[in-house]
Amino acid sequence: MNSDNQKLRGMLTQVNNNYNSLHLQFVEFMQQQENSKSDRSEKELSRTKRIGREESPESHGLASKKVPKLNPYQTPEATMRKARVSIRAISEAPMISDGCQWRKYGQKMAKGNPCPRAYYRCTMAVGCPVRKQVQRCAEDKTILITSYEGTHSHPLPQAAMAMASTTSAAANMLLCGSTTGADGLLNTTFPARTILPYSSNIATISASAPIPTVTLDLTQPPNSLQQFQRTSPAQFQVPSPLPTPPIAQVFGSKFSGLQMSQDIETALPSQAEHHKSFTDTLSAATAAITADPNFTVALAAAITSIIGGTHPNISDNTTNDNSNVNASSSIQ
DNA sequence: CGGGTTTGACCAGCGC
DNA sequence: GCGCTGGTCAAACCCG
Repeated sequence: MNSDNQKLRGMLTQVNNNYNSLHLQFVEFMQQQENSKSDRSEKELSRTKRIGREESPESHGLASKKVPKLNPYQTPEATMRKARVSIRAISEAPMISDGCQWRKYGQKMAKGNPCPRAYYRCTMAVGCPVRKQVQRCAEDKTILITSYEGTHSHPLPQAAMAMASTTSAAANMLLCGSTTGADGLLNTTFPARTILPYSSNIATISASAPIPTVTLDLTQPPNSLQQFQRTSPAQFQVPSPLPTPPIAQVFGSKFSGLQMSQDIETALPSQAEHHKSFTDTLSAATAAITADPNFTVALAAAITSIIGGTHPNISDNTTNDNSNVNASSSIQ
């Protein structure tokens, strides 16, 4: 077990380091693309302007209508608002418990869905920009779809860390490539809807939506690898006859980055070398995980212990935090 | 009485 | 330009 833990930590550290490196390179790449574009989409500007208005702390609750104009690009929070993390989970409860305090501020009937969509604000701190939408799936009312926007501007309780880390990491993963807007590079470099490997279809990206969205589908059985292989045969596949272990959820967000890197690789060969080591590392890690059930169990136990403990130090970066491991179990 | 919920109104974006 | 839709506001209401 100790050796497994050491093996795990070493591997995750390496993966994380490579991911951070890749992330920086990817952001640089995106910034280059951004600079090459002479003008920004007018629609995107107007959309974010509206979001900026609503994001004012003064707009919280029953506060004054008077809202100062904010530059939507001046704060990380504002940028983060452009991404949405959607979680599909089977739940009979009207709202999944994610450890945060929410205040309902609206409800609307959405087109094509008999179930109303509820809007919530985080009330754990005044001015926290995080909002979420809760709606039941029209096809299967046992499925609760919860969408998160923004990042918390306050410390989170332990119970909320898993979900927050998941949404933050997923949003950040997505946003690191969305600076050009949903109609920009993403749609040309990446598939409009990318099914992520290693995740049992748990995580998907919809970059074609008005707001780029990461969907973490926790309603799928863990052995739906075949579906992935069918839907995206040309993409990197797990070389394992074993059903994808639940632990794959741990890497849902990180492996999304892998997906991006591989798409970049095809679209931009000059960048390929920069991502190759990361891909190789992940490939090795995945092979180990999927080929060795014992290691999978050890990995799950180790990460669970890390999350459950006080040292989520696999990564000290919140946005790259692997502590989203418990996100699925905590809300099921 | 304070805080949360409900619900109709309002606003902005988008498609036709 | 107009209507539809999504998202938010805020007064009224409810509850502990």
